[in-house]
Amino acid sequence: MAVLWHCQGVTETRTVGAVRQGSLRELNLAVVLRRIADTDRPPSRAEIAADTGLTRATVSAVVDDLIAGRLVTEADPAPRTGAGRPARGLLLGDTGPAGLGLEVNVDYLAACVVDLTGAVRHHEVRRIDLRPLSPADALTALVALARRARTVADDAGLGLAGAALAVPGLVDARGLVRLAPNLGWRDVDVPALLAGHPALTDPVDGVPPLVVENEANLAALGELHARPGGPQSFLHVSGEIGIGAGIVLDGALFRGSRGWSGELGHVPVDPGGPTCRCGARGCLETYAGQESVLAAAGLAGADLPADTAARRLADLACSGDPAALAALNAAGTALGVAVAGVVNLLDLDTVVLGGGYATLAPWLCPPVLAELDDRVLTSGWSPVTVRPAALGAESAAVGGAGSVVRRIIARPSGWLSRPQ
Amino acid sequence: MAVLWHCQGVTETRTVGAVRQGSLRELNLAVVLRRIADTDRPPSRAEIAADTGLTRATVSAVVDDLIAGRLVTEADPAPRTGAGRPARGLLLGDTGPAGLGLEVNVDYLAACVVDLTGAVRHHEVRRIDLRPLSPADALTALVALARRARTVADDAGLGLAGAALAVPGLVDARGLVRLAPNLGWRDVDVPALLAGHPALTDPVDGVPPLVVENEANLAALGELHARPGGPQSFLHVSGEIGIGAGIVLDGALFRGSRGWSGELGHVPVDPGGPTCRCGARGCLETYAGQESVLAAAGLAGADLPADTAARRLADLACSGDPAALAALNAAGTALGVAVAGVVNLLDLDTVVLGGGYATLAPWLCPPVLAELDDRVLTSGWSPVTVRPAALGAESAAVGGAGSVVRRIIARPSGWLSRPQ
DNA sequence: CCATTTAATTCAACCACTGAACAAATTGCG
DNA sequence: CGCAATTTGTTCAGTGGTTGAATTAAATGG
Repeated sequence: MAVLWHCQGVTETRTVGAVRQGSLRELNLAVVLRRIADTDRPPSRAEIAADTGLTRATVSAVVDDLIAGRLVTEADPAPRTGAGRPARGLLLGDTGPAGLGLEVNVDYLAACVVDLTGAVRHHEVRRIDLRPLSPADALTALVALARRARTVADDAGLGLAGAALAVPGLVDARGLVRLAPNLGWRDVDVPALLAGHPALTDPVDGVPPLVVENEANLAALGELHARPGGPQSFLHVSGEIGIGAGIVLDGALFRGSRGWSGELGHVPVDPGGPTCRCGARGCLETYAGQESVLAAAGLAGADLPADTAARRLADLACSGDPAALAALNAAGTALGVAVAGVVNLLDLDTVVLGGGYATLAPWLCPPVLAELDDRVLTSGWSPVTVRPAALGAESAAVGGAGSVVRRIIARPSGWLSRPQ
Repeated sequence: MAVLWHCQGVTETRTVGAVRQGSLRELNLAVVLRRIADTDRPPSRAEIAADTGLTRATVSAVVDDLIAGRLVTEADPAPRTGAGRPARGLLLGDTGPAGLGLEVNVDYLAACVVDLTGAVRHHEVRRIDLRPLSPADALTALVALARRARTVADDAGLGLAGAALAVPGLVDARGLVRLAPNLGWRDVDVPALLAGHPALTDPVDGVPPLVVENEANLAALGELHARPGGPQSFLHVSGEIGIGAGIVLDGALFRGSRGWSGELGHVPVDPGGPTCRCGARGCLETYAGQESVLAAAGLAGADLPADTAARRLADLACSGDPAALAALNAAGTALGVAVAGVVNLLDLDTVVLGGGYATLAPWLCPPVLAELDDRVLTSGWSPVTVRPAALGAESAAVGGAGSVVRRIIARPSGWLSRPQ
């Protein structure tokens, strides 16, 4: 009897590169570690073998390597189940590698350390208006936070395996900040400016690569990180002074061909609308950007830090202020129009409101949902979920640190073969 | 000396599944075959070894397998270069597997056969108005084309390794056509209806899986296929009665979480615009869909087949007809607004106009480019290219057949281990 | 005609997985 | 309590496939 397949066969699976002898172990280390990471209940070696199709012998050997590298530990209490020798559960180690997350934003600096289990082991935010500072001075101030984070990691026996720096702007593949309008940065070579600071360049174990990335992108990863069992594909909208979006597909960040994806703020909402500071007319930012919403709510000219502005608006809306409510409704509608376009195009089923929008979600969600309901072609089959972000301002730093950790889980051989 | 890395380190590479002993050869077959496919000049074994990092011994062994499976042949004339034993160039075989591409559209059926080299070995289009036919009758008519295609493939010594069917509508993961408005189909179970037709179910070599896919998606793959050296990430817009888009990222189709990505026609262009048949207001389709453009050009009510309509409009525009020119300009502007949103979001650098838009590209490109120039934030750094599609109406069928072939190149072990 | 050069193959060694047998640790039943 | 049953984890010979060096093949050039 012939059988037809109707799987998603058009998108082929892609192999990475040449597969050498040792790649076999390298790949299986990743397979087993991912299996350990992707679960609540610590799996046994036998369970992993059954799930992955590897032999128990192979799994044992691989697990030995992972334990030796402190990526995995055995759970102390054996979970009592039935007959037979009790299984020894396997857990991600919390004394092995960790990721350093850094953030430079308009009115604060942040640093955090996330271990392999995803736990935030250290977190520091320093409120400071960065706009008057030069990029070099701003980064020097950041290095102080990074140094403290490293001390904490060292004391806890953690090895920093890498760092990710979030910047509110366009970052190219080499770490150059092409444009960060709200910081007043243009063509800032962050890696070069940081090169002199040993806290970021002379690591304990091997060389920690520093990745510079757009803040909205890392914030989206932070959301992924904060909800381990949550959806693996979603749009994360960061409502700050500008509006950025991080696109997460199958648990990975989508960066576009040059890493400049996610400029949701300049998606056209009404081609004949007001002129945006980008020069075009009717961009989403002119309707739902912080300035416009504040102005519509009667708070024009109040030069508030991003999070305070959202808080103020929320307070006004709570007290029933009509201008604030109308402003939020209009912003939500515009946001809904833009997001509807995205959802029609990318077929996502979850939208996360982050940054300042998280605070304002109670008032933004209804109009956004209403527009999605009207405008998304497939909303009849499966509705789109809109919800506030799980993390607040720390999202980008946590997401950055988490991305380092996720990279280790995806390719543990790099950590295991580090120059001890 | 410490070195900083600024690579795109946030998106981790993902391993597919467990790696067994035999997977090693399986993966290297793919690596070598892809290296052979991705080049103009036939590479030698030594060259492949140097490029991939594999040993010459391994490459030889792998190539032997590929030649035995007729996936690769040795080039007859040795390209004379310098001293030393001349290299034997390796080419994709043209007597091995092939892909069958099928298409059901509003006013035609199509079938084609593409071999491993990408050559279109057979192509047939049958003009027929499908709207009055039931889905079962339409598919029966299609099977006649499929059978002829199979005969041609058999006579040429090709083995059909799979088939892809393009349908102008939403297709779910199981091959169910949820909605094809212009065909009048709803919840049509294509695989079930085809199950009785041996031409598609009883293949020569093994079982050919049939993949059902949205027409715009396969048309986008057709463009990828028609330009081997071209960009690997682009947006392909299909202007038919509706407007669909196929998103190709890194040479692979992006299908969204349920395979319903690319509904560009219902991206909002002006939230207060005319009501669309989807119920929302101001969808792109109400500005740049075939009906609206024809109406604006003074051809309302002319119930023309899709390609004739575009031809008629192009003729009018050529002759300087002011209504037609104005209609095309307005459509191009609306298209530009919608596409600008996409480009801002996904950071693509190439937009391909396909379907009826290909014919109309001379008039559509200027307004589209103008909008992109104004509205794309990064257009200052790197401009967006807009160009007509390389293939015409055959695009989807060729793209479907090509996707089968690409899948074989991505995972040749499936073909090599077929039940001979 | 022979040294030189590059391509491809052969072959012993080796690495990592495989499968089966075995040891370990617990439950359950008589 | 003792023993069979059960499940986990390890050991070990066997094997597939890559590795690296040596060898053969096939050309150019002086």
